[in-house]
Amino acid sequence: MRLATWNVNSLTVRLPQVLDWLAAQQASGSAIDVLALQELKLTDDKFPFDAFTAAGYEAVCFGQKTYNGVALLSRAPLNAVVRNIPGFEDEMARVIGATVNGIRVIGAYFPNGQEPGSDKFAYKMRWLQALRDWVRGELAVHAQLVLMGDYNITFDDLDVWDPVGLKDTIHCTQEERAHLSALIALGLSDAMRLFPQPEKNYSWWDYRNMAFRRKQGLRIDHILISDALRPRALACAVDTGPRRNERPSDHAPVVLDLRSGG
DNA sequence: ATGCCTCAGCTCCTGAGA
Repeated sequence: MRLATWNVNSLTVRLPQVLDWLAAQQASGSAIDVLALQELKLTDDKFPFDAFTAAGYEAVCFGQKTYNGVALLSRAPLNAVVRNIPGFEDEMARVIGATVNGIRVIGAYFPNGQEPGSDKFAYKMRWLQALRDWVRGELAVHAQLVLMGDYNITFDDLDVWDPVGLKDTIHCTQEERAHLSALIALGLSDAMRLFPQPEKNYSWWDYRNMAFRRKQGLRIDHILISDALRPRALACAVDTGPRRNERPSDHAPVVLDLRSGG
């Protein structure tokens, strides 16, 4: 079973690239079974259900105008769908969860936070606390759980192209990383770090300054898996292919391979 | 450089992203 997450930065612009990527994966013999999308930047009435159905995917979405917006695509049925963090009042569409083949899958677009000390940073901290409290309960009910998406947080300096220059800046602060560690402490593992790391293993590159070509990126898109799923993890990698497209998203997809069965 | 791209939209500038 293959699961992936991709911040597409406007599904309107990127839909052809998503369809091409899914088709290419399938043609190579390793189709994506579940794909979490972030930053749809469209309302639910504009979501391209038909295109995904034609590609063999069931979809659930949670969109909004202009900003945010998340979706899950799956080749198998999606059950018990949840939108945003229950009990946490939020005007932004950032979370969508569903159960697929007995696995609780949560796709999330974590707040950016803009700058330490800002109102948006304070919101990010509140949101992270609420997410953790909710995921703790989900784990108690669903031993097999995947939490994936655009976290907008780096784990450590290995995830940062210039750890000295970017020290304590957004995505790299102690406060954000403490929240990420606390999520891990619930009984989750960063799937990427279960395997040997390629050099400069990033998932996002600024559009400016030819950052992708210069390998100036951050690893901020993550797939966390519960302890019960850990023995099934076979591989986890960033696919930088779509970042080489014309008009690419600034993020590349991250893919997890799980051994089949339970 | 309070800059550099890219995207959406009450679109020819602004806000937000990261």
